[in-house]
Amino acid sequence: MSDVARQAGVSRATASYVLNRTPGARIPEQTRAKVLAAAEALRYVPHVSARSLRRGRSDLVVGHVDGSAIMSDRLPFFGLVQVASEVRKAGYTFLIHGDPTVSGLAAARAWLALRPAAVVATLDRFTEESVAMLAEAGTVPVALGRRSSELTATVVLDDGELGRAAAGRLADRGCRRIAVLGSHEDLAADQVVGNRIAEALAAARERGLEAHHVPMRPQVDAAARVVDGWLRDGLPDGVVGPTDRHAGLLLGALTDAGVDVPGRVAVIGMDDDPFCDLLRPRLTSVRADLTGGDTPLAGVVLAAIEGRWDPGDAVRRFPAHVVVRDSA
Amino acid sequence: MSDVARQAGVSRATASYVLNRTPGARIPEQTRAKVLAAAEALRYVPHVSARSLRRGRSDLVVGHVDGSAIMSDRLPFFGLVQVASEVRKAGYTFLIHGDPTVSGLAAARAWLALRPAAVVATLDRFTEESVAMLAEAGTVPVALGRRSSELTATVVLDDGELGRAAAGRLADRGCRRIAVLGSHEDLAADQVVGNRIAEALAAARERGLEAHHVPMRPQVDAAARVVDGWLRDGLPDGVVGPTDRHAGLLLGALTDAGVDVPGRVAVIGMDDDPFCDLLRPRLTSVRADLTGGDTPLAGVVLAAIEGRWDPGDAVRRFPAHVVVRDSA
DNA sequence: TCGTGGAACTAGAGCGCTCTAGTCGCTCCG
DNA sequence: CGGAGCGACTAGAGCGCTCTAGTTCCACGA
Repeated sequence: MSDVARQAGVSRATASYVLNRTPGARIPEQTRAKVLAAAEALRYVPHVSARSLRRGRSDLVVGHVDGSAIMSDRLPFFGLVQVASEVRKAGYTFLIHGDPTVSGLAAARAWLALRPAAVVATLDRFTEESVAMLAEAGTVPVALGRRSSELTATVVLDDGELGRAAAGRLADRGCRRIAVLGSHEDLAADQVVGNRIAEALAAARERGLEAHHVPMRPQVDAAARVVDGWLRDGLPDGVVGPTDRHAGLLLGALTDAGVDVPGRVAVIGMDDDPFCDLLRPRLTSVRADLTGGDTPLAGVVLAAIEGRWDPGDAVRRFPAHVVVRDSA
Repeated sequence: MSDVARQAGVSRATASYVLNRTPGARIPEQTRAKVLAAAEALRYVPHVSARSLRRGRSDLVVGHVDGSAIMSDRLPFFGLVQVASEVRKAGYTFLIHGDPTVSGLAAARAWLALRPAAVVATLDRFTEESVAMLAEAGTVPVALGRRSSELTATVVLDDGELGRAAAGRLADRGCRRIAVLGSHEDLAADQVVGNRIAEALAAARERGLEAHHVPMRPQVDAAARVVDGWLRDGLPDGVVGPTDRHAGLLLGALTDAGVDVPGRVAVIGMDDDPFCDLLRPRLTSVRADLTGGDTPLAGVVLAAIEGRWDPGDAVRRFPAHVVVRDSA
């Protein structure tokens, strides 16, 4: 920037004002043009590290994601690329901090080395101590969790609503005996899938249906074993899969066993995965309505950085929407 | 770090040597321990911007990816999270630069603001000029492309092999008239899918089969239209889908039309997507064998940064592997 | 004529770190 | 006893930028 200033015949400060369009600095058009011409001629590229050093904080947004990330490409409005793109439009740069082993204070220290504007991570990576440490450094924490937290701004991915809608659809069709698939671990672990299972069971029972949790991992042979058991002990007339994969696997096993779907058993999945249209019968599914312009996650991050985070926004209960196809 | 040095009773230089384990600096155990204790007590967090400023370059690796990214979560060995994780183990931080509109010199300038160690982008984002500009700044460019390039280190994703293997499988089964699905645009655009289509056609013809390209977009109604046409004009006895979605859609349409698969028509897809097991008949597919320890992409990036890039590594032709199920 | 006020600009410090070019003190050889 | 050699350490500069606290200059009113 010194070179640019020299070539333009102004001070470094003036060059900085022009190149950053600093609000409040009144620079006549002529001077501005001189600086910009010099910058172009010299192919000036700013040095963000120097700026961050001076300012005391960077324009980085750290996303702490691991393999099992909630922020997958499959969830378009929470996908990494989407978030990165939204955040960039606001002048920030999104980076992936991928160490799955650290959390709490250790994670906070790793993040703070970058003096980022904000950090996005699942709620379990934050502790009271680490949030305090981040606050001291001026870094805004944003959590992703199943429930809101006093600790920090949290985007609540409460998709129990999907489970309720799935059970509701089966009830509307006249089902009386409902099976809700999913492994015991999922149900216990208080994760997204567990939430779906629990809410599907609760909603079915509220409607007066008989509803059971049927353990099944989303693996090929598991579905056949479940159907074998049912053929001995009696079939349910409705099946809820906490993901389309669960539902699709079971649908395949029922087809193999010659059970009529949806005539004898109705099957419904969740997420409205694109493969639902490939199955025969086509798989009915429930999707969360995530539309609404901005990426919710990116929007929350930017709001939190700019201090306009409204705690009321924390619980983001996505409206569920049944996509009716053939299977239920 | 000044505080740490003061508390440990040493100079800032010594503290730096200890905290960075600078090779070549001989620090007695006692001094080392004093510094580390002080750092711990003061909860010292390094400031990477300051380090980058001093060093003249950062430890960042920029990944320029957009929505249609080749680096999707679906390709585990090229997924963002995987690459970020591998790269982190080597001490670098991966960040997503998501502006899809820039390329060439404009992109290079945007990347260079971060003074990154390396940049990963699709080959078309680099030009001779931009590569020179990056080189001048000491940033290593790594490209992803369909073919290798003299311009820069390139990871070649040549999956035409998948197309050849798919056609080969149908030939082995005794098919004589083969249809290769996929849109005209794909075939013309010299992209991954186009490569698969072209190579499938070529391989089939080399084996003496009659092979046609049948335009079909990967959309629900498109498959039904293709099958309708075939029912009038005659069915092929083998169908290659350049992705499992193409194949799965067609499989569904054939089932709807009452055509026996694989008895009357064999169908094969590519990628071995997890949904292949959900379809009935189960979809036979071809997968690229991407195994082999390290993330190939991350490995190439690290090799390029450390100057041990071997041009011979550029062409990475993945061995294709047919996963036989029911449909072919 | 001399303020006065505002627009346009600048000097210089300093953000936290790394690294060069030393200094200091000790041992050991001639 | 002088000094070479070495291990252990340090002073200080400077990376590129931003921002505070100015200075300079000019128009205009008293």
